Amino acid sequence: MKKQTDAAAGKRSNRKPAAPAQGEGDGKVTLDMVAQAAGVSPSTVSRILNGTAVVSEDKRQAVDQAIAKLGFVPNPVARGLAGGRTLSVGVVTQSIDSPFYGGALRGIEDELSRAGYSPLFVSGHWNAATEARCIDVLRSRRVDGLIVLTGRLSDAALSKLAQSLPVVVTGRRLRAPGLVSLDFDNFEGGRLATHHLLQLGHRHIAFITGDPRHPDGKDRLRGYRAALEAAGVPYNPALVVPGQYTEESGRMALERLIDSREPFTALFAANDQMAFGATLGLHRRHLRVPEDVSVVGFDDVAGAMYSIPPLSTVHHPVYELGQIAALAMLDLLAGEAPEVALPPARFIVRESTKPPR
Amino acid sequence: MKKQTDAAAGKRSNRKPAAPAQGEGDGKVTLDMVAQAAGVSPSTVSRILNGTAVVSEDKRQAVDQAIAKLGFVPNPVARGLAGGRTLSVGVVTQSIDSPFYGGALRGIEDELSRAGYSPLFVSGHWNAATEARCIDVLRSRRVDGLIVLTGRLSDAALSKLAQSLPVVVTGRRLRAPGLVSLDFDNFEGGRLATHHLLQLGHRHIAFITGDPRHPDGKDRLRGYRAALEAAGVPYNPALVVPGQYTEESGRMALERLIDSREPFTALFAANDQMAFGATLGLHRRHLRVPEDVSVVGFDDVAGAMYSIPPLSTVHHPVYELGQIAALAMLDLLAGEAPEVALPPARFIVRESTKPPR
DNA sequence: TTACAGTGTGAAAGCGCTTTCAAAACGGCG
DNA sequence: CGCCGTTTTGAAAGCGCTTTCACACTGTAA
Repeated sequence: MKKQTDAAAGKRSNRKPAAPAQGEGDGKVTLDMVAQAAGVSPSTVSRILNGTAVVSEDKRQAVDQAIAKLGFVPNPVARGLAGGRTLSVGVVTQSIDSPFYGGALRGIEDELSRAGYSPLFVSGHWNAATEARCIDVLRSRRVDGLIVLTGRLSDAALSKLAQSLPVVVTGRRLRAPGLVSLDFDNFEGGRLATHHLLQLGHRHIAFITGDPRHPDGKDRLRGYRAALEAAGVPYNPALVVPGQYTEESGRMALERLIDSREPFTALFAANDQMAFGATLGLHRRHLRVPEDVSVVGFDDVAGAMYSIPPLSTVHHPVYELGQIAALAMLDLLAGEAPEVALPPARFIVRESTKPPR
Repeated sequence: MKKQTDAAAGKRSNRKPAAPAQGEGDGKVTLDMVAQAAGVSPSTVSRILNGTAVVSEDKRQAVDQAIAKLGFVPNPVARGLAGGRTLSVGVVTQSIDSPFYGGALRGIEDELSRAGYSPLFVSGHWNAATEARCIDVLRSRRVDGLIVLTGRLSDAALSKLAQSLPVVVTGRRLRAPGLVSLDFDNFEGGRLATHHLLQLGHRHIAFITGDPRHPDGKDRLRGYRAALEAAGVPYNPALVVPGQYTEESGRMALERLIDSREPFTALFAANDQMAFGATLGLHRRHLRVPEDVSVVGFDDVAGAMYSIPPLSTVHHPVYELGQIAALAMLDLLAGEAPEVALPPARFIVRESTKPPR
């Protein structure tokens, strides 16, 4: 039905692009109509719209009025074709419904749309090939820039990409022209969390790592070791078990830990989701948090505050991170060198930790 | 036909940099170049790309080869301008990082991208005006269709919208040309949850409602009442307290409930988030779930399975809902009448419920 | 007065594709 | 063998906007 309408309209207006009738702009108002209504040329209207050149005051007013009267809205598609700019930026995330990245997406959307840009979200599903394909799609859609949230793509691939369009990447530290990278201080976060446990008096602190391919996780582990070392507590590899950032992997890691009979009074999971899984595992073994085992997580996802007990964790300012990434992109797009400063890592004490018995 | 072509083209473009491309291969290949390389006119190439007309076998092959060799990828922006179709569909959600809608977005993205379409997500923030503005943005970006996830827009506005482009809307029941609505059976879900509690022997079942402006919540409440009635248990308004779908509102509702001194042995929250909040409230009052109070939620969000205790809840198949919405949109776009069938409501028994003491 | 930088402006040429429209090629038939 | 109804194909006209280019005009220096 849409097609019929279009076709009919098309046929009718085919030969006569210049309609003298000024009334009625059913959302189909074009720049040319504005120009005609204002008695100027389309170029002038375009110039006013984009601020590309100085225009005399009277024409500017005439055009502004015509725009207001006709309710003209520039067509971004045509703009994209003609000018090469689409006012859209591609955002590569891993999973659009991740409790963790969700906040970042919101931050990005908020800042971008404030500036008139639209985000184009795609999910890479933690897979370099999928990610590459997504990026192809985004490029074919002529996005003006690319924000990559902790992908699996190699640094080299990203740097190469940055040669053809501005790129902002999170979760890694990387220097390249046209590219800005934002990395949260995972090391410090890991240190802080461990330090908190240490300070409460814990000496046997287990650690559930994240996916080893994930650089974040390594830094968190380094932070854990650094804190241990600073406190003079020997690092015990038997207390470090691998996880994969999912609740289930956290639960299983906990099982393994307990089955190993290696004693521990506290547990640090490399992210909140695993902390939840581990807490459930503890619950099943009739171990109480924090009475029997203290638990800390990492990220401070939305649910952390309402888990039972509320989870002490490292606050990862994802929303702000999204905002900062978007702002940096906007700077890049404007040809300015963005200066980025991430909020520092902060540990949030809630109720999942207490001194060992 | 068309879809296959697109998909094939996409795959082909996966080629690696080391291409002996003459024309600087970097995605700057145009349809005209393909036409020239294949020795045919641009119109013919376009026709092959879109399956718009029959083309002789030899030309088709020549063109296919040229496309492969040059690594040509059609420019959706130009396509959008020229043909009116952008192969993108707008998705209006309320909050892109909602644990609940996230799954739906994923379902939509998966199905849409499988067909070569791209979703354009925007957040309405539970605000009709914002939503309307978002829709304007989407329309100006010339999306081919619109998927609206439970918005605040009036039915009338939606119906009007559907006159100019295909619309799929969830969370309400609405009949209009060019519009398909998908509604999960919230009534049945509410009934099921209540029935479960009733069957365990509970007779004093509190209910925390959702935002009253939200139709879902009303249906869930109706289900609750229907189940009560069927069991011959009188409806007690004092046991029904308002919430707003957030954890915090659930916690506060629980406080109010307890302060009212109206006795209850079970609690049904209109969504999981409020159930989590209420559970925390119970925890703070030293009431155990499920020993002292049974709790059930609604939605079965990702965290429900790993909460303490794992939450018994009504499974809301959001991912499937997203898929179905996308598929319906694809049908609409193809000019076919979609037939939609949502999976039925299902109650998931986990560990937050048991018979009253 | 002629000459010469500036300005503000309009005409026109695209951007890469779709879609008429009409001409060309093909068959079939009398 | 010519005529006519069918396909197949190419030329060309846009889609709505940006941007180059050159043309008025100023105003000022010579």
